[in-house]
Amino acid sequence: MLKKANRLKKRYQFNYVYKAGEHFVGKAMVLYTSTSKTKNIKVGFAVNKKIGHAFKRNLIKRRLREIVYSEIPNMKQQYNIIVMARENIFDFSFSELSEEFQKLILKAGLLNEKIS
RNA sequence: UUAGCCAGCUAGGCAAUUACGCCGCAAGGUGAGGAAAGUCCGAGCAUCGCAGAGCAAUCACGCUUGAUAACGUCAAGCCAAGGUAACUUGAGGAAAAGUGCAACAGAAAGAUACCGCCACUUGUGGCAAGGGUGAAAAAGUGAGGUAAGAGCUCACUCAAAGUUAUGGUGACAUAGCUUUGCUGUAAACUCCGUGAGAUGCAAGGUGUGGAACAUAUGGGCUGCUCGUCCGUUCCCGUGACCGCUGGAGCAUGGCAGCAAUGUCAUGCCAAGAUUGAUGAUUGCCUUAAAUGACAGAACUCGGCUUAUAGGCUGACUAAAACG
RNA sequence: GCUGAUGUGGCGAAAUGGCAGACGCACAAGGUUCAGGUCCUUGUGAGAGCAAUCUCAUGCAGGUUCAAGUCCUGUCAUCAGCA
Repeated sequence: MLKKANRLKKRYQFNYVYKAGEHFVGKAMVLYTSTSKTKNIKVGFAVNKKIGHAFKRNLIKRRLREIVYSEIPNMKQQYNIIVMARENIFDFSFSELSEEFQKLILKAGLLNEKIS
């Protein structure tokens, strides 16, 4: 369930979410959301060059991906979301990032109603 | 022991759970580095029409011998500079083919005479020892010599060119003889020698969609000239598939070589993504300490350069102490 | 992945291999004015020093040269182009 079908890929898809959706700001990351026509949730990650060289950016993306995928079963489907890293994200540990992401999806109302 | 100098090794290991890429019908297998980095050199490969040639321009390199597919790389040497030494550093051909440049200071910057010295004499001749300037001032010391002086002469020394002998594959070294006393700069132009066609996988191929035009004052990858080719063309888009990983490959051992490296035997197959796969949690072992340095493949190799925690091993030098 | 350009006071910039920082903006002080603006004059890189003055400064590290912002090599940062 967490494979290519669940990813945002194209540049126009990213641009659509940035323009049409809402955003929620955290200490280490920013969450962009918009509703989607497809049944499954789609996730994209944005980590720009300010964070560091290739090694740091890849590590951040892997950790974010792990956090997001573990939460997907608890979340509403039919949404597109983008997780954008902020410049200071490298100072946070994995568990801190996980807590913050949970707060953000609660704030955005993306948690599945049955569970919440 | 202290200080130094050179070289090499390592970049934790084995598992469990869960998540992901690729291969596979499945079971299962497999999954980043010593620099993967910078893109600074050298190649493979591809295209420019599987037709190019000459000249020019431009760029790069520049001691010797060897290694290599090749190199601007490497090894062993030579020479120069630095260091007490181990050792380090060097784009290290030509300045006597030609041109340019050498600020300021200084009389004068490859050409001279301000002060000064000497002679006759009151402005002419001779001189370059002494003075000061400068990064650099006509080779240095001593003696002879002279009106005063000067490589003008002599002795020794220094430097350069030529030449002979010996040693070395060679760069070169040592010794002798002859001649000379010539500034520095080529990382200024230049000359000499050697080399380079251009563009880079966003190359390029297959497939697919769209548009324009009807044949030229067209197009064909630095310039010019010549030759030649194209109508199956040209332009734009998409990025599905191929290119895409078995290769100047890796490991172990023997042999040759001072070494770089070569060669033989045996065994092995080890990422292939395209919003881009390695994350998270835990246990045991090694250890002084265990996830903690620098850091992530994007067509593939050989180098160079730069970043790098902690630790280990070996050779050598100087000083001091002891034997 | 590939290709190219730039780096000098607080900012924008100039500088044949020869005293680095011309010039403009900005800032500070003084003058002019009842006051402000305009205008005029002077000054302003960093450190040490009472001062004279000395040392360090052209992204960084080396090299060539008597002498380097300038020439050469390496490196770092920033910016731009190629879909």
